Amino acid sequence: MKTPGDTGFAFPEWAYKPESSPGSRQIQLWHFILELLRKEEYHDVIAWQGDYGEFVIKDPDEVARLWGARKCKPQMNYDKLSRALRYYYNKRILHKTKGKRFTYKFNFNKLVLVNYPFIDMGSGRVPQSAPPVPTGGSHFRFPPSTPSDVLSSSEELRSPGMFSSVARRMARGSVSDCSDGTSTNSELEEAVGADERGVGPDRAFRGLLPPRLPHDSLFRVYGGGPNPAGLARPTHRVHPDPLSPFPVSPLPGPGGLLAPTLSPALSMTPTPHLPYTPSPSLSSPMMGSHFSFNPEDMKHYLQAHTQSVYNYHLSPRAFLHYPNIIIPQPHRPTLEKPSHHLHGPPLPLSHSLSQQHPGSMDEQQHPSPFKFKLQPPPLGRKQREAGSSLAASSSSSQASSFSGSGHISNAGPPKIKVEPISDIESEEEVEVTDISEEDELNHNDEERNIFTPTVRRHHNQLNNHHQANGNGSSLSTAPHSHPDDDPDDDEEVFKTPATPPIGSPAFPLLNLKTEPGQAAPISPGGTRCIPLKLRFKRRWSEDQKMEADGERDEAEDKKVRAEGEEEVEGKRAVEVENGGGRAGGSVILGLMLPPAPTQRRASSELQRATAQLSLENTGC
DNA sequence: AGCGGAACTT
DNA sequence: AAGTTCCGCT
Repeated sequence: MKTPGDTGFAFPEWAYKPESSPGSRQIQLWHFILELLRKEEYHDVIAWQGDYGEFVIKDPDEVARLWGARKCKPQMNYDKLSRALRYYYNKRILHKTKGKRFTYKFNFNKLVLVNYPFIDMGSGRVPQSAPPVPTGGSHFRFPPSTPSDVLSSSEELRSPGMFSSVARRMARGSVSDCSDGTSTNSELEEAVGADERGVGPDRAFRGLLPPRLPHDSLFRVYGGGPNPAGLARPTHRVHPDPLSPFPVSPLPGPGGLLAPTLSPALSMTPTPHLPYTPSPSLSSPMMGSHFSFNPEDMKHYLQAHTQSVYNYHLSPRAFLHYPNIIIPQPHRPTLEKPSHHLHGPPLPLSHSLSQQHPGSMDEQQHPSPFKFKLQPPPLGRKQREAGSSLAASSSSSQASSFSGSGHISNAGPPKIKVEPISDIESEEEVEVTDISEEDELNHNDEERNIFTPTVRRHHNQLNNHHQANGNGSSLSTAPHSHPDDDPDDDEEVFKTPATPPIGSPAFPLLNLKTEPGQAAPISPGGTRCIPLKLRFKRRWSEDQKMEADGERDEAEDKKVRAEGEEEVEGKRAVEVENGGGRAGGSVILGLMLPPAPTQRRASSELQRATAQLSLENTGC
């Protein structure tokens, strides 16, 4: 009966804490949604449902009303709100859960992975619906002013009683007046009231994670050593309070110092950390939404998502950046317990995380290495010429007209709806719900090239149909595609690992779509064993390029990727060029993965890591 | 319902 | 940049 959602799913608190630019405290819709989601009072209006990050809007009108109230847009309605929500698709913040009305899903996966690659996901437990656990939320606020901490602490959560009907009422109906000067706050905000940072926000996750988890195994991070960086963990960490499985984030709070290190694991790193500078300096354009994750939480989350990741074919690329991380191996034959790996990270690497972007002038001291930025919004492709009114018939025609404008001078693919989709992240993207994923993963090269806007679009639609009707066979040539009509592939996939690795460890994660030939073969023989290193290397080089590339114009993000390389390397390079870094995922990566100042070192580390992995894989 | 283009607003 | 508003299409 109780779905995770009902029970009060823990939400990623980090998700709430976007730093808002110093003066602007405009709440963002997704943020707002999260707010509602986390409050019990609104469970009848909107609530988590089922899958990770999946939620259902039970009362669209009400949600719209609330949103309108918050934004002082009385005219708001679900139609409009949903439009806004749809804009998130491309940004990958959300995606629609097909087949389920009013149901959407947050994409936490990649974010987590990207941000917490160092987390050990080796252990097997995989709590399904638990989203990442938040933490830190109020702890780390951006100094300047983060009034927007919407609901910072979950007082009500902690003491349900508090939020009695009165409060609730107050919260809900009363405020809609934007007119009054008084109402600066949203309903929610008022309702929630003050947050006291002093309190552990973590409590917010009521019962989310059963204390039963063997912390050390699950959450163990590399390097038990003391963390000079400031990630001093409270001792109690070891034995979490039953009530709050997630100890307060160690992140230094008020001072505004975020531990520069990513995690304790990284703590060993000798690298001098830059003190977090709360400053406004951070307010670069990228500052849009940064979050910080609590490693522990993330770990948990990752645990939960291991499967997911597996299924989604998340690109291991992210891991490359963090050689010291342990990649989950779904089916490791007989090696010791997975957790062991954690212990002896033979790799004394200084994690790449500590490294900064060399080239860029961006303030290297991002508040936290964990921050990530959501992807940039889609581009507006407005190329609608002036008055022609072909609207009805011309979906295609417009495409053609579009041609010249792109920077893609050479390519000259006529219309290109460049969606951020295909970048690195996208691959891992949750969105994969459909065939498209398979296409990308399996067919790669060619598919990409032809992924023109139009195609894409149709593709999607077809997919929808596929899901809706249960037949998409025409499109999906993919061998794997199951004709089943399950609307929610995500889940589907989730439950059923696409390719049960037989004795071979080859982590699915390592299936780089890059190499068609290799990835595909899941032969029992273990074809993939060898390629592993190779893959890593390739990835690595790619990454390096990417990094070297530094930040370049973001404008390019929308470019169509791949001009048609056959060569893997070449292709990779292209990807780097195009997607790397700019579009959504890339951006994240860029932020998260500081280029190695010491690439050389990194390289060797990588090698070692690779070697290790390979060894582990030797089972093949 | 849901999607997404386009113009417009903050 | 992140919606908001409007709207045609499926």
